[in-house]
Amino acid sequence: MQDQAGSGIAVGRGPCAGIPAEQMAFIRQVLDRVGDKWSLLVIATLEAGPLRYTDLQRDIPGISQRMLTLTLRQLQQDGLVTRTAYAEVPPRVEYALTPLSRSLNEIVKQLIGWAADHHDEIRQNRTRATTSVTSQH
Amino acid sequence: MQDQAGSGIAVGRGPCAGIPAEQMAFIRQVLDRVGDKWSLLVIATLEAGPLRYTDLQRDIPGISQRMLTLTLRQLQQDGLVTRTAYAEVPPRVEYALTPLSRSLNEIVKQLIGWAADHHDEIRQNRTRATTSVTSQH
DNA sequence: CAGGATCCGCCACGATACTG
DNA sequence: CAGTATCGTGGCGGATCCTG
Repeated sequence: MQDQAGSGIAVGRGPCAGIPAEQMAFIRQVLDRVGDKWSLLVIATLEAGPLRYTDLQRDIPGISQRMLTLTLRQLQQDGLVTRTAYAEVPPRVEYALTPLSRSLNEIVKQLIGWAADHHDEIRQNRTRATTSVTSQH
Repeated sequence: MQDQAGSGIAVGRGPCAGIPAEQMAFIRQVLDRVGDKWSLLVIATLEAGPLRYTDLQRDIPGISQRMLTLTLRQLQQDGLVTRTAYAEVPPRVEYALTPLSRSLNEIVKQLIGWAADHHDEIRQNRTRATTSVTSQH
């Protein structure tokens, strides 16, 4: 792995160097979940305990039925939430976290923490000039 | 804050309970950055050292000029990369990480690590039934 | 109560052509 | 070399109506 100083063409300097591009696709999927609008919010809402469909919709302001359903199915599919249906009238369905989603949530909370910590710093950066020019004549 | 047992309407159980919704918007921005297609990849690529525009385009397979430019401007705007232009012919511009982006990258690498760790687990979940039904008559 | 089905606007992203 | 400008597209997400 010591191709540092010009043995030839350093074909891939990037992080894609050793990654088999099969795993890359998976990384992307995870990142997409993290980036999408509701997944993390649903997980965070379920952190305190299991909830029913309607409760989730009430506790997550602004989510539509469509998005709640879609998000839950995704999470369920990945094993990030469990869906338990009770055969009653009226019907009752409860969603709950899994150990997997709890471990994910821990990481994400660090990310949230980072965001909170550097909130002001970033806002300041946005009002500042960011390009430095090295004049040379 | 002990509204647990029905003093009235538990207006917000969710994580949006105490968060002033101003900060919520900011959290979302950070999450969007993390979720978008190229930001993290650019940062990861710059981790080993400063790079020029063309180098980035070569080291990040599949990125278009448009997206590279846009991503760099976003990151630059937030203070996650620095842009240094050298007044030479031919022109030379170098992008580099900042302490801020390095700290972000540390968190993100944990996320990548999580993805790698639970890769198989999730793939298995996707082939399994996820809904449990509690029959009751 | 817990969703399914459908229509539609928006915007992230890609491809291409052009410029200082 | 390091971008900008413009056009076209897919799919994410919102709103609304309907069902078991």
